[in-house]
Amino acid sequence: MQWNLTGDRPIYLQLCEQITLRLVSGAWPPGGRLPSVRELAVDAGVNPNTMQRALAQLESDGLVVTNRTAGRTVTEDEGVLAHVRHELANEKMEEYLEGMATLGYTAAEAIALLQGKETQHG
Amino acid sequence: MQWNLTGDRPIYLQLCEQITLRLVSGAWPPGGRLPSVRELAVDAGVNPNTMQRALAQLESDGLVVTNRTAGRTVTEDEGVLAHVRHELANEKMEEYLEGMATLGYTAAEAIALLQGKETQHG
Amino acid sequence: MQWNLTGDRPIYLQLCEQITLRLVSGAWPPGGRLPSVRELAVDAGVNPNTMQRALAQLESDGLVVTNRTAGRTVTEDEGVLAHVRHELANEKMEEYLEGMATLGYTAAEAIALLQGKETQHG
Amino acid sequence: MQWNLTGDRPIYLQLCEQITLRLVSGAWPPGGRLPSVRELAVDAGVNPNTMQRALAQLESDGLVVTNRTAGRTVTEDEGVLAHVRHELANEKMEEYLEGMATLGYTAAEAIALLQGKETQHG
DNA sequence: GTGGTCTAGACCACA
DNA sequence: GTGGTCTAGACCACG
Repeated sequence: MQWNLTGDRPIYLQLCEQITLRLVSGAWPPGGRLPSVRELAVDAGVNPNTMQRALAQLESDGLVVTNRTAGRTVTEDEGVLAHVRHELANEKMEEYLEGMATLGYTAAEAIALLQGKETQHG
Repeated sequence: MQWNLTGDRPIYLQLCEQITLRLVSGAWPPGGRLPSVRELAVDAGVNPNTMQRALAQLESDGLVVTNRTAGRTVTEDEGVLAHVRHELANEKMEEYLEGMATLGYTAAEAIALLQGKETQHG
Repeated sequence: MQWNLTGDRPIYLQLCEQITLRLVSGAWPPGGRLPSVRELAVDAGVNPNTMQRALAQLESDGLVVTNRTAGRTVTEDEGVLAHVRHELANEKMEEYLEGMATLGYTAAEAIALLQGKETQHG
Repeated sequence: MQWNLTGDRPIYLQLCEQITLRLVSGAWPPGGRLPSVRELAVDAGVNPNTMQRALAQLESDGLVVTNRTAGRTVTEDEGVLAHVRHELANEKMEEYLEGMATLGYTAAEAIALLQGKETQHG
């Protein structure tokens, strides 16, 4: 697993984001077992407490569930996963449209350019 | 003028990017006079040398031309401006498609979502 | 190392030219390590920033490559070196023919004179 | 007449060189009358004393002769003119060969390149 | 006034 | 130690 951690923002937030990506994209399937905090921490090269904090955040988001004795699993509630996925997608769309707007493109143009690019590759 | 400068990358590069945005989006029109190095430096809150470096870069990019003692002007070659604008737009498109891909969306889906968002607003 | 610096042109440009000469003539061999910016600056009797500027220019010309913490090396791309060498040689040829032309010599005469001089020495 | 005068060397020397060029290249023909010092000085935009000094130098070189009452004329001794012309040509040849030598070319190569350039244009 | 150059000295990231 | 960046302040040529 790839961990891209930079020192300019809280580590646990970056862990949250990157784990979330795996969850909502299905890389870690719904209902599946997560590696232990210790394993994840070693893998990411961070303190277990930091990883713990990230997972606690994800649990409060409803993306993972903690089973007292059986470790953590990805939520089976695919609605939550889909919701978060849509939220992230919306953020990216907004970001894209805003960026293109500063370049002087209307939303319609920004979309048309993507279509042109797509048909060009297809 | 808005200057967003962060300490995590060379300031002169950030100045380059933000000035480039104004140029290619037409906020500073082709052939128009630019503020002097000293004015821009004061406005951005940086050392005149740093601003000078940014402008020297833009000149080597062909976006601005310097007239020894008469200040700098935006290039009148709208082809260069358009070319850079398209390059920046392409970067944003790639970034968007890549980001959506990590969320598990195909390019076609990423485009369709934008269209849905657009019709929803329209 | 010989440094001929005059005050009538930007020092950094003169540094560029003189370093370029060493590079394309093979005095500093392809792939070889360059002295550090600070060493070169002391040697040439200029400010490190000025030498840095010259080397940055040479890097953008593709003649040298910088390895973040391991100093700079001459490019291993002998094609670039040869190309620049040919460019400089062409400049000198043009300059020679022009100078002889102002003296009233045709290009053919200017060449013949060189041949005479050569056989005279040989 | 074109006068290229820079402030980095004595003016009278630069005048000497540029007048010499006209003389040996035949632009001002042997035996011909020279403009008056005053005219030349105005034309070149220099003090008449400076022009006077230049002409005195040329006279001592034997390139011009002063006729007490009839102004100055170019020498009729074409041998002197030819000699100076050859000297200047030799200087340019030396300069060329030296320049090419610093680029790593032998004299033979330097000559061959000129021949190649010439046939290419012919 | 304009842009351009140079110096001096500081700080940073990297390894 | 390396290269890279930034600041501060000075001087120059040009018009």
